[in-house]
Amino acid sequence: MTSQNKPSLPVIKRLPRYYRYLGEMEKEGIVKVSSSELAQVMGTTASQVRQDFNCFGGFGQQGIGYNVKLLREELGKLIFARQPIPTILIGAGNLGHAMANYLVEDKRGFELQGAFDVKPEMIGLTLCGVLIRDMGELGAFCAEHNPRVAVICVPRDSAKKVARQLIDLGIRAFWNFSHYDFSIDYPDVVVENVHLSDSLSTLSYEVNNN
Amino acid sequence: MTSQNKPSLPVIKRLPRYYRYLGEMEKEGIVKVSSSELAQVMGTTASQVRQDFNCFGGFGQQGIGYNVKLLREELGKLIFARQPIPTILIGAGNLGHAMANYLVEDKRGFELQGAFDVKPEMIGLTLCGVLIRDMGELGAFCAEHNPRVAVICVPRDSAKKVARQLIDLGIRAFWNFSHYDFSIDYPDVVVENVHLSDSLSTLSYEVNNN
DNA sequence: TCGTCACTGTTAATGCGTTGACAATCTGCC
DNA sequence: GGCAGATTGTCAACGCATTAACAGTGACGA
Repeated sequence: MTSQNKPSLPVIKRLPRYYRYLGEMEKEGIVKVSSSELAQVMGTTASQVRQDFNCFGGFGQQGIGYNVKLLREELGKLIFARQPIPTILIGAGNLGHAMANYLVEDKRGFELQGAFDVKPEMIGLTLCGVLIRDMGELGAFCAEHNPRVAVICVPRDSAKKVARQLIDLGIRAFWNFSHYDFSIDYPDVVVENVHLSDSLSTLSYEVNNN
Repeated sequence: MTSQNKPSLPVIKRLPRYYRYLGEMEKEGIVKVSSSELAQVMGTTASQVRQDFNCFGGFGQQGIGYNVKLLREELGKLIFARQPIPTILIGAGNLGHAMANYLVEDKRGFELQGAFDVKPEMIGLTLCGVLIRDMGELGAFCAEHNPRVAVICVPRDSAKKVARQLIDLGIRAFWNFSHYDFSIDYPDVVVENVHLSDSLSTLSYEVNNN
């Protein structure tokens, strides 16, 4: 029950996976789980599982294990805010469409408020239930709706300019698919980077060297 | 010039970024770069840069630095095969469409041969220049074209079955967007995982705890 | 030709995440 | 009520990645 030191990034990155596996277990009607059972599905050690949960104060019962439902609830409280985070999408191309799907699926985490693009032929269409607006309307929209997260699905060249604009409008968290590195200009913003082309290159390397 | 021990995963994951930044430098006409300059754009230390390149034998000249063009070529040789890797896409939904774009953009690394889906309304359409085929044709197609990489853009439930099928057809490398964990059933295949929903959850956590 | 400067290659030190070990604690049975 | 078995919480040991330090080497100028 004692709370520990701040969780490190590797721990945080594992939380969603714990949450996911616990969800599956709950669906299967499993009530109780031990650290070693969790370790097995996670592909790690029981020690790490216990260490991880201990960062947040330890949700288990000695001699017994962890209650699946309770543990999942606790992790959910850590991961999700009370209300879904109001979010906008910048760049409604193919990638933007796909990512909008992930956003609206994640009902507890995020709420897609609007989408923006520069291409005239996109404006006015809807995307996962929200209107695609012209980038020119971004300022007014943010003033009215106060989004807290922006998803960046624009090419690299426009990314820097768009980033500046969004920061100026008060957004401090980004799901970033561009190659623009936020941390250089804005060290304090929260950024989750997904570099798909780098991921592909890594795969290419591994295929070549195996 | 001496070749060193095998590069670790963190090193490999940095290679695409080096390659990318060197490409930008080359485009700007920069001829020579030092480890400390590279460290700055990479957001790391000069020591790490030199250490990284040393895994592969050190591409620099003592007293001088690194030749941008040469270094990029050497990294290119490490990352890419002589011929683009023949690749198929499984699941031609929104995500599949977006990822097909990344594939065909990466001309040196991959060559998209075909796409497959189960939905009848998708069959016969084209995607980045290739035909979308019925999953039933997968076996015959692989026998004829011998793809070496598969991109998995199907829902989790189908992922396990599809994985089995592809493994049986001789494919040993995957760009995996599903939550199915290849490493459990097939420890020896090459898998580059991209877990977008986990990435979103991580972002949610960070927004909540900052 | 020699010395200085710049910068890499390489080895050593540091730090952090993972793994191992053990004490503490709960359940259930005798 | 006490003991055996199971399992967590926690502290220590280990290993690996990052960082630091320094020797080695080439270019350039006096």
